[in-house]
Amino acid sequence: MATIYDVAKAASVSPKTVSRVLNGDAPVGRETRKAVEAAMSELGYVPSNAARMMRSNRSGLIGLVTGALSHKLEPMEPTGLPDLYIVQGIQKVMADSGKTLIIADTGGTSAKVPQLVRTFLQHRVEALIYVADYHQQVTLDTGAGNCPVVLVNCFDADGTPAILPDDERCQFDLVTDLIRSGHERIAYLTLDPAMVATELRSRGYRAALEAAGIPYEGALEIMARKNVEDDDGRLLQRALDSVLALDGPPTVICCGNDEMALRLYGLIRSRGLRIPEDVSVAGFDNYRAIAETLYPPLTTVELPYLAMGQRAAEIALGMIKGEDEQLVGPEMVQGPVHWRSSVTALNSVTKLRSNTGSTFS
Amino acid sequence: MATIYDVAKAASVSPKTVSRVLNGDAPVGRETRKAVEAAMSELGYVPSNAARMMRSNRSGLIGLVTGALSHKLEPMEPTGLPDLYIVQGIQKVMADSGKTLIIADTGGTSAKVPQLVRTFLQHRVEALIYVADYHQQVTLDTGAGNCPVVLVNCFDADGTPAILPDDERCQFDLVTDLIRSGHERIAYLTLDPAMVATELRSRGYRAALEAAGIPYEGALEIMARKNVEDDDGRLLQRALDSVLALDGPPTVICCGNDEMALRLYGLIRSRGLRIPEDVSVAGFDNYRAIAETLYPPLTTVELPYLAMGQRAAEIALGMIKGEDEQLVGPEMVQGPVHWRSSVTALNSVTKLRSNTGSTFS
DNA sequence: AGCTGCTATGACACCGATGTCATGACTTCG
DNA sequence: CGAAGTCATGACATCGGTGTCATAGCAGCT
Repeated sequence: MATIYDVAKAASVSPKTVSRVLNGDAPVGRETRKAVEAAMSELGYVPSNAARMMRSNRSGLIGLVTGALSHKLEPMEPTGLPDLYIVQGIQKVMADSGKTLIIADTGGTSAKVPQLVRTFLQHRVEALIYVADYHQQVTLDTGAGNCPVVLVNCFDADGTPAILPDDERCQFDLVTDLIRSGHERIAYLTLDPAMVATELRSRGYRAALEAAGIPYEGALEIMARKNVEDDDGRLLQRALDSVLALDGPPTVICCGNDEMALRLYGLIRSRGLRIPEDVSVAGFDNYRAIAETLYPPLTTVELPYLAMGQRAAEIALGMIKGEDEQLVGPEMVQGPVHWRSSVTALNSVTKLRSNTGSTFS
Repeated sequence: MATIYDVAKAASVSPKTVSRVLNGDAPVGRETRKAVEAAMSELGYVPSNAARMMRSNRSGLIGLVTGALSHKLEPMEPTGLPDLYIVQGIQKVMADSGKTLIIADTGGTSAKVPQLVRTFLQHRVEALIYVADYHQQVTLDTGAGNCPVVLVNCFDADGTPAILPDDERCQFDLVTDLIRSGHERIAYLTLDPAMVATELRSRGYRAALEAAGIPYEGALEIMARKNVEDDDGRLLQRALDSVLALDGPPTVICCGNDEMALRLYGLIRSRGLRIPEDVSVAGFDNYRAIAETLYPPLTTVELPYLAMGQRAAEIALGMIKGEDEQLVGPEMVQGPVHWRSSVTALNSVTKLRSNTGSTFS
C-alpha cells in the first residue's frame, strides 16, 4: 500500500505538502497541488486512518453495541424487530456526519458486552451507544473511561444519557382513541409482565380507562405471552378464549405487539369470528410489514424507534463536540396512533343520531 | 488515556516488556508480569489499536457494505428482509474469529458505495464484503487495491468470489414437492421480472412442471408485483382474480415471496375462499415471522441467507490467511422446503385408496 | 573452565501520518 | 527603499505501540 512518502517522492515534494493537499489546512500552489493529486491517483494512495489518528486522536469511529442483529434470529421473540430500527436511525445520522459506525452484536448474551466495549475502546471510539433489545435497566461498565455513552431503549442507575420509549403514554393514547370511537369493553392481552414495557403499558391502559370513567376489570387484562417458555401460542389461545367467554365480551382486543395481533387474527378466525365486524383488534409497535399487510390493516401505535436512534446519535455527536447539554437521565419519546380498519368505530351511529337531533343514552 | 509508557513507568519496566505481557509473544518473569498487570488495571490501560496496527499492519477490521439496514425502512419492498440475515451470519462468524465488523449502509443508493469503500480502505480493513439487497449483478471498484473482496447475493463480471442463492433450484424443489402431493394446476405469482431471481425461479418452476410431464400454461404464471410503482397491491388482486377465473383454476398458488403470500391470504379470504380447503398457498423465503405465524402456517422454501453470510465470512477469513482456495466465480447455495399446512395434499386420498386396494385414475 | 543454550529484559528504530517551527520568495505599505 | 505581512514549502519531532537486536544471568554439558 502506498504511503504519503511514496506520493511525496513521486510528486517531488515533501510529505508535509502532500498532507496539506489532503487536509486543505494550508495554502498549496496550484501546480504543486496538481502534481500531488496526479501522484496520489496514479499510486492509488489511500491515507491510513490509523496513522492519522495517532496524532490527531480522532478515530472517526462510533461504537454501537446491540443485540439487534442476532436477536432477530429467533423470529417470535416477544420484542420483535424494533431495535433494528434504532440501529438504522443511528447509522443514518452517523453516516451523514462522516463518522464510521462499528457494530458489535451481543449475540443475545449480555455477558459478552464488557469484552465488546473493550474492543471499542481499543479502537478509540469517540462515543459508545448501547441499544438494548427491549426497554430495561442495564449496567454498563466503560472501564472508568471518559468515553461518552448514550443508552437507547434502556437506562441505568447512574443517570447516563438515555433515550426511552414512552410506553405508558403510547398505550394511553391508543386506548383513549379506542374509547373515543365508542369502545368500552377493551381487552388487553399483555406481553410478559417481567418486562418494564409491559408494566408501563399496563399503567397507560388503566389510566386511559380511568380518565374515561370506565371501571377497570381484571378479567380483561391477561398475560398472553411469556418470554421463557416456548408456549407455542397456547397462552394466547387461552387468553383469547377466556375474554371471549366473559359475560360482557370485549368489543376490541389490544395486543402486546403487532406479532401477537398477527397470531390473534388467525385464532379469531379459527373461532369463526370476523375482524372487525365481530371483534376489533389493535396492536403495538406499528411494525409496518405486518400492520399494513394484514387484512384488514391493523390499528396500532407507533414507537418511533427510528427517531430514537437518530436522537441518540445526535446526543452522542453533541457530547463529542463537548456541548455539555448535560442530558442527565432518560429522555422519553412517543409516537402516533395509526388508525386502520381492524377497529370499528362503534359510535359512528351515535354521531349520526346526535347529528339528526335524536339522543342516545 | 494511559499509554504503554505510563504502564511501563508505573511497573518500573520497559515498554517492550509491557508489550510482551500484552501479547504473550515472549516469556516474562512471574513477578514482572504481576507488576505489569497490576499497573495496567490500576491505570485502566487499554492498548491503542491504531498504534498497534502501524507496525503489524493488521487492523482487525472487516468492512461490510450493505443496504440491509436502511433497506428495511420501506417495509413492503419486494425483497424483504433476507439480506439482514446475511449480515447476521457474517457478524457471527467475524465475532467468533475476533475480528471487528465495520458496517456501512448504502442508504439504498449504490452511488455512495465508492465513498464507503474508500473509508474502509482508510481504516485498512483486512477484507471487504459486499451484500446486495437482492440477487443481481454489480460492479465494485476497490481502487485496484489487493484487499480481499467477497460478494454476497450478487456477482460481477470479473469472477470475484461470490455467494449466491440458488433461486432456480429452490423453486424447482418447492414446485416438485407440490406436484408430488398431488397438485397439477399450479399458479405462480411472480415478483418483478426485471430481477434476476424472478427469471431464475421461473426457470425452476417450468423445469419442475416439465420434469413431471405437466404442460406449462402461460396464464398460470403472472407478474403480481412491480418494483417501481407503488401499486398498492392492485397487481396482486388482478393476478389473483385472473387465475381464479380460469377454466381450470389452480389448486395451489405460489407467491414470489412470503410477504406476497401474507397479502394473498387476505385477498383470498375477502373473496370468500378458505385456505387451504379451497386453494393452497405457498411462499418463498421462509421469512419465519410471517410463515410460522400466519394461520394456517405457510408452506415455503428457505433460502439459507444466514448460511450464505457465514460462508462468505469464512471465505473472507480464508483469503486473509492467504489460503488461496481460489474460489473464482459464484458459489451457489440452496435451502430446504418447509412444508406447512397452507398446502393440502391432494393425493392423501389417492394413497388411502391404493392402500385399500382400489384404484384412482 | 569454557562453551552452548535458554530465559528475561532493555535500547532503539520504525510504522505513516500531522503539528510546530523555520525559511525563502514575493507583495504591500509607510 | 526597508519593514512587515502573506504565501508556499520543508525539516523535524511526535503519537503509541511492536520488530529487531543486543545483553546479562544462569543452568547444563563436555
